[in-house]
Amino acid sequence: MIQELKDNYGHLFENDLLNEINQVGTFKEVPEGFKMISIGDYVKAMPLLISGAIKILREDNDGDELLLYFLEKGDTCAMTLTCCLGQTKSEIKAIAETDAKLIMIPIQKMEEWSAKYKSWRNFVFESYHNRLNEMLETIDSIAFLKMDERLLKYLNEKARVSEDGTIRNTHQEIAYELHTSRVVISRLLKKLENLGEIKLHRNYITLLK
Amino acid sequence: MIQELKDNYGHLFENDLLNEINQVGTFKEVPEGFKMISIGDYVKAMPLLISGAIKILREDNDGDELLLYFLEKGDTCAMTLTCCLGQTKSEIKAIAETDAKLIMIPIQKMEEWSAKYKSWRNFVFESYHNRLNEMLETIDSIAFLKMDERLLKYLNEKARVSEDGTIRNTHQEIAYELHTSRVVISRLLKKLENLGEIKLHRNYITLLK
DNA sequence: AAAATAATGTAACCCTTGTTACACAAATTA
DNA sequence: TAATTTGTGTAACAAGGGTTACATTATTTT
Repeated sequence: MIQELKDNYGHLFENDLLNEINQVGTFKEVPEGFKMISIGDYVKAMPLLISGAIKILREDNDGDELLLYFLEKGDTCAMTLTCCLGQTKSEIKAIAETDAKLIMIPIQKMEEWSAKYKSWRNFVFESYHNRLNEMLETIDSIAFLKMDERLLKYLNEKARVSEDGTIRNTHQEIAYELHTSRVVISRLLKKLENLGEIKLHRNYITLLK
Repeated sequence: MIQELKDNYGHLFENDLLNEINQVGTFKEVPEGFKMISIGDYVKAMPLLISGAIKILREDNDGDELLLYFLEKGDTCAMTLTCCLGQTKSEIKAIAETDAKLIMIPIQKMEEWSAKYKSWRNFVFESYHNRLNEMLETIDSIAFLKMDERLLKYLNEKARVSEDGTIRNTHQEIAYELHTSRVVISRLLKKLENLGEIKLHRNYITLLK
């Protein structure tokens, strides 16, 4: 494990901290689609992402959902951070977008390291900063963009975090994550295809530009 | 100043920290409507809110805006926190919703206090947590609610932070903050009035329920 | 191979929201 | 007080996106 830890976090943390992480952290692999956190869960460990991508979703009372953002390697979950510290329930849902590798840190260490390591504090603060900015991006999309623009942006993000640049989702799945209906997505996808932006296939989509 | 500091932050911070804040912080009063931060600004001090309310807005490239949330007494601005630490530009706009009193902390102290005071770290973490949750609330509203529901929620928040419980805004101003048009707001306000939820006047609105 | 299931394409329709236009009333200024 | 500006009410229409319904094609199961 130490090697993957060094590769991804070596430039962020001093050696003492890396060694501590190596000692108390547990390595974990999750398959694509694995549900890592549900709304209402109490979180008892903090993940450091080594590889893969995790999608973070919001859900309303009717079960309608909305994609907020993706976590990628080098990221951690700011929501988890606060949940751990405050002992509050999770407000979001986390699902592995691809197969992913992570190091899980027991929450007791967080307070200790925050006092001890400047690099840890900076990491936590920067993590919050990134997450807040991603939330702003999400707000920009739903507040200021029309559905076709949102869709194109969504497809680009999906392609970025996927292994091979293709989007392996059905129209229905896309509709759920954008909180709209399958018919609307099919309609707009066809429009984007006619514009030469994408190529549609059964179960997957490729970007052309 | 020490009294107002104690009243609002005494239960959060230990005495040593309160004394330090008292020494290095500068007291500031701003009138309603005062523009405290614009998008792109570099922020050089962190505010601790003593009284009044600050509204935090997002703006897109066309100058369209959207109300994100209000800061009230006991709050600080998480965005500012990260801007200070990371030396990055502000992503949001902050305007005094009411007359407000604040204590401004020079940013150099933040790193120092984060190492020194557990209560400061907790305050900062909790502040991030609150802001993330408020962003989620905002996302819920724009993603899952219809405009009439958003409007009613907006009116309730406005009334909460105002001195006397009335909403002193024109329909045009409300339209800007919800990122819609004046005609839509007038239409929905009239509907809410007919439902007995509110009473309309020129330049202000009162809630009935 | 036949039947069932899953994914997509598309038409027709409706509702919410956005737009344009204009009337009228209240407040401010000349 | 007359003229102008500001705020509100409302009608008529347009556009985006949500809904229902059904056809077609690909894939999986029997």
